Amino acid sequence: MIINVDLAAEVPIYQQIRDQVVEAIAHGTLTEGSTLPPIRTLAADFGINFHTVNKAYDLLRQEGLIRLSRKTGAVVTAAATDQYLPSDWTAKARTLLAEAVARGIPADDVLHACRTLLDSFSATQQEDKP
Amino acid sequence: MIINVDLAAEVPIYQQIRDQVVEAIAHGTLTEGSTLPPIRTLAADFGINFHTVNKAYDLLRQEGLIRLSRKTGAVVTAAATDQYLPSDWTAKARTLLAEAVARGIPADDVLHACRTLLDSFSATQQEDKP
DNA sequence: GCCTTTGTTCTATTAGTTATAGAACAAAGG
DNA sequence: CCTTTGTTCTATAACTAATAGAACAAAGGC
Repeated sequence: MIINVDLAAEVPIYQQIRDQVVEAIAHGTLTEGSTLPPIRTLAADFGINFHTVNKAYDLLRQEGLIRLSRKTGAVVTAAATDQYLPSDWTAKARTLLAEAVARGIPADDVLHACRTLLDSFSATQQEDKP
Repeated sequence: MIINVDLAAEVPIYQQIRDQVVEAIAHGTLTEGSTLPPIRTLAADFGINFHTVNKAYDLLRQEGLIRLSRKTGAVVTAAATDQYLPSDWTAKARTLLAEAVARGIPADDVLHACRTLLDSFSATQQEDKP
């Protein structure tokens, strides 16, 4: 999988790594059983400290998206764990959607943008099942 | 308008204030010309420092949602300023939607949650126009 | 059994953010 | 003239982000 880190961005590096793994799982680039690179390897690739990568992986572990073990490394766990959206997700979504509406974007356009993004996840899975 | 601040939350106080003003604008509780309380008043109401409120108002000003002037105070500016969603909005939305999908929530359910939230903004405007 | 690979834990430091505090300034209006 | 309001300045304490280095612990390969 391809991860890009922008050292100059306002978003913390560990958050960028976490976000891109989440997006890769949603997109199907990473599926259950996929392994992530060792923290030291990924850190070396980006020229960052391995503690920063470790923080990202630890976050993903807390969220239940990956499983960590020595030697096995970081392995993506099952997808279908949650049944409902957690309340803090809804709160974040409310704020984000409100941002768009407050700027004068019609609700239909905002919803369409969401649909397009959601479609982009399931559009081109890396494994086809015909 | 009603603003609530949770001092124990992980979200910074100035961000909470900013978010709630954005949501109030999206909801129609605050419309063009509405005035926000003076920073010192709002700070006293919450028992926080006025610099914290000032930071929230300054953020809103940078986003073009309110206009600040001495004596006039903070006034909500026009809504329909932007025509398109900025790219960083889309990036944030992509991450948030991916979070839900990665947890195994079906895309349809996620989209429905977005629709429900968007509906809640325009549902009960404070001014009806029959 | 030894060694390598891997995540884990510890302390430490630097830079930046968040929130508080107090003081003073500046403009607009009654 | 004075009050109200946002603006700017310095300062401080607590927390976060990122770096750094060292050491530990378990799992697997040879």
